[in-house]
Amino acid sequence: MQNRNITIHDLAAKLNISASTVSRALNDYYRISKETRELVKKTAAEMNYKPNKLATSLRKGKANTIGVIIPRIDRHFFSHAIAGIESVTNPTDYNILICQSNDDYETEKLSMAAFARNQVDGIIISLATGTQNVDHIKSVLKRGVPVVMFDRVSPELDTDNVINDNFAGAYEATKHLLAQGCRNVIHFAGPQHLNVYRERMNGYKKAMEEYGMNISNDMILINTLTREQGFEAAKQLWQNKHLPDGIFSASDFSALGALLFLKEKGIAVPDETAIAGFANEPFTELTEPAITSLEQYGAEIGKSAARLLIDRIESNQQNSVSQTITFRPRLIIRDSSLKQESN
Amino acid sequence: MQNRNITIHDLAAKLNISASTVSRALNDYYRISKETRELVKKTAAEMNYKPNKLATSLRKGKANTIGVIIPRIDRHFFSHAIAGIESVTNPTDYNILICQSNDDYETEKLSMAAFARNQVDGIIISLATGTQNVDHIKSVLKRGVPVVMFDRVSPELDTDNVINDNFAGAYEATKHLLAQGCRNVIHFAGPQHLNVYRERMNGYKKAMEEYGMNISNDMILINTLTREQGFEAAKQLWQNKHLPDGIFSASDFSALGALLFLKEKGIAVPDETAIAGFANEPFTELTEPAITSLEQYGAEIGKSAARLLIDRIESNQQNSVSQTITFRPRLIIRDSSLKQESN
DNA sequence: TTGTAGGCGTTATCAA
DNA sequence: TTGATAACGCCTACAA
Repeated sequence: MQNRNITIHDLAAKLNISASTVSRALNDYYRISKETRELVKKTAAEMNYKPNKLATSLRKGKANTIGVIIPRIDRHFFSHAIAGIESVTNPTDYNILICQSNDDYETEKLSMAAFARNQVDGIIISLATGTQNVDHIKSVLKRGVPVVMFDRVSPELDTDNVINDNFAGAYEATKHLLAQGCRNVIHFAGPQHLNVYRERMNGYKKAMEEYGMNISNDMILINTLTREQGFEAAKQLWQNKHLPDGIFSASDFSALGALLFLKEKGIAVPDETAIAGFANEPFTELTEPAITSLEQYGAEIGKSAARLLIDRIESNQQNSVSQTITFRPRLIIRDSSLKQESN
Repeated sequence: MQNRNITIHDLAAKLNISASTVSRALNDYYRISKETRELVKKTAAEMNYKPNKLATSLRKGKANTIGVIIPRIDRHFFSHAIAGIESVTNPTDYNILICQSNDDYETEKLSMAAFARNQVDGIIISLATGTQNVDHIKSVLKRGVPVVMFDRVSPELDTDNVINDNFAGAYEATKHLLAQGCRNVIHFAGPQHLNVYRERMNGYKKAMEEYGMNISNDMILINTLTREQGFEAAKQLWQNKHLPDGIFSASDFSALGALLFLKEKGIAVPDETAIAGFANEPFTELTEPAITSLEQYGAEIGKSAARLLIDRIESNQQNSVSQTITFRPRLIIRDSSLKQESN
């Protein structure tokens, strides 16, 4: 119940030395006698002294804090990205402040404002679906705070980026469906203001073109890729008697929705309709059939983003050229797309 | 690239008034002329002023920050608890600092230390599996920092708690298996130093006793309840020709492992062996058969914990009696335990 | 090697 | 209603 915390002044008083000596001893300042240093450290431990980071940060003009904004914490990719970021920051004395935008633009802006108040030294962000305007990020950059974006980035911004090669992943998945013999492959696409969904669509188109397939307008269905929308989209296709023999979904959730609809209707997956999703959510391995998907290596991406940001913060090279690191997703082929007698 | 932030002194200089007036205007201090207040606010907005929370916190001796430690962010229950906490704190001006312990004791201690440095006003925690000693929490309490524990709590500590009625949940699930006709129900139990697993075991025992079942030692298997361990446990039972007609697992993950083993061996679930898990992980709904489980209402629990903590922080009643709020989990019956002709 | 003094940006107290 | 001043806890010139 003792409420006031121990400060360096308390230590100084106790030891009859000055507070600055205490500070120097605790921080291993290079010119201080070994005895004082050890005595101070010992006393600090005894008195259960805890440095006040607010004071240190205020004094140094550096909070040693990194702000992280992700759309949703309960996504396989993002939770692993967080783990990757932590694995880099834990051994340092950077703290991370994690905010979920819940894919909402206003929430994202509020979090940025909170970061500003908290004097974060840098920001790692993956944009909300709802974000179509990036002025809030521009303004942070203008104030000299480094920003690293990952996965959902913006071409408008000159930041370091760590991304997935969504084009390559989508291309590979679609080619796989075509190689399995699918001839009428439909694409469930996400909001096109997000780079990730644009690129997945482009990868799909490229693969289709390589196989000489025409893509009519009704072969690309754009929505927000929830399970419910996947279900509804499949239902629509079925009602219009336009059921494809392959679906490449830009999300595992809408792939799941479609799978559930097809199973309900007794349509054989993959033999009548093959399915592939994106993100390798844990459930994709467990459905029957298991869903073919693309693993995105969230932990690696998080690590790279954190390293880039810390470099940027510590080198102060705010003018140096910004870089983009790209990881290639790995296609994980499962039964939802693997036809029995395909060769 | 302009690096120094705008301060109230900059505003004061610009407006030819004192910094204290600026401060008062921005904080809606009750005795200040309407004109100055509005002028100051307008100018602050124009100059893109952002209050420095570090300075405010230092001066006020209150950081308006809540530290949250959870075992793992990628668990259904915990990610929802986080969402619940955020839903309470977002409308306030409390920030939350989230740390994962990864179920590791040392990591948990390091996070507590980081919280102390950051002068958090209170802590919400659910213990790591690896935590068997709670001195680090006692020491925080002794320093007068309020702590609210949820789900995995400690009887050694006099804190506000928000918990699941694990006993009732386990009791209900086991009774359900028994009502389905199971007579030899085995329990996959977790580490017994954690309250949640002790209580789940007790609920299981109570139900078994009510049905007049004997519980021999080999009917309770204690491990850390991973998918792999569930698989191995089922395998062992099978190899020992001791395959039960019901498994109540204290975790969905080990329930999943067992299910996968049984399916691999062609053992009918639920008809030969019925299964129930705990936590209602998203995948439980998607396996075939879907796994019966218990929903724990993480969001509600997170909300309650956050409310309790904020009350505690703001009322300063550090001596008042501590309270425990208990939520009752809901049994969600799915095909893994629902026998065809059970009535 | 150590001490003194000043300031990081705010807010609270006292005085005007 | 506003201004001057001091202080939150720490760090760092500068001085000794």
